[in-house]
Amino acid sequence: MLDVIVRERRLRWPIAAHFEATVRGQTVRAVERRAKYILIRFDTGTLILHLGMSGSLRLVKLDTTPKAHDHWDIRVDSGWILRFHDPRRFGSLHWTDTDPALHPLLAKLAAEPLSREFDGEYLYRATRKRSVAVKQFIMNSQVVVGVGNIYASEALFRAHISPRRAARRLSRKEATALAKAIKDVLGEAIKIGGTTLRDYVNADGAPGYFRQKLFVYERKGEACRVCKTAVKQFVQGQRSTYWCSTCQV
DNA sequence: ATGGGCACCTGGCTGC
DNA sequence: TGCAGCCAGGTGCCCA
Repeated sequence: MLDVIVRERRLRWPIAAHFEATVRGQTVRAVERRAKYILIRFDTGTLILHLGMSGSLRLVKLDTTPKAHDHWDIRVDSGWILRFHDPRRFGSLHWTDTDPALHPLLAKLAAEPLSREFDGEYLYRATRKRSVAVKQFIMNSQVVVGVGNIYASEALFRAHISPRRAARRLSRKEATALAKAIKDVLGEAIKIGGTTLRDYVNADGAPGYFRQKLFVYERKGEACRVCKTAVKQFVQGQRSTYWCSTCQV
């Protein structure tokens, strides 16, 4: 890496003052992921980044003029710039010189949804004694990571479970169906590039096509694809929840 | 320990 | 056409 340029330090957490000096001149050794955090490993530490709701990373040519909301650049030896763009500034950038798994943002994260560890039995065990609504429960990163607002509604639809059900009211069979639904929904969505609701595009400029596969999300008032009942919407924890009152109990 | 609510931002869409 | 109001793909933190 040749250089680091920060134009806007006010992301979700301010970028540390010594950040550029710490990272400048180092060599990228590996790129990994944990939950929705991207980990870029260098010789003396790891960069932890999150894209928030509106962030994106692009490789641009060296002389590309920065646009509004292009908050930082990492200039690499190959002559390209890794550029972070984030209109809402919900993204973040951290540096750690110890094991990133121990970083406060990562230390308490639960299982990866697509891992073998996350299965029906794991979810069933986790739901015991939890009175919170199951939709909020599966969006809790201390239960399972990676389940955002769209996929929470979709997974519950596929598992035929009402989003309002108390987590502890799930049977072992339902927990198993829900764990499978979470894996299926995320796996399928990833395969076709995610869900483009408005303007999201991937690094090549292509939208995600999972929107066409949504059963309930943003379909309020439209006919359920299974039973034709009008899809309902309400708010849980300040987030919109969509569901079919006929298919989900 | 758990659950609920708030916070951080800008931009795009809706409806008057 | 202009503009106010509302809503949004996330998630950590504070408080009861």
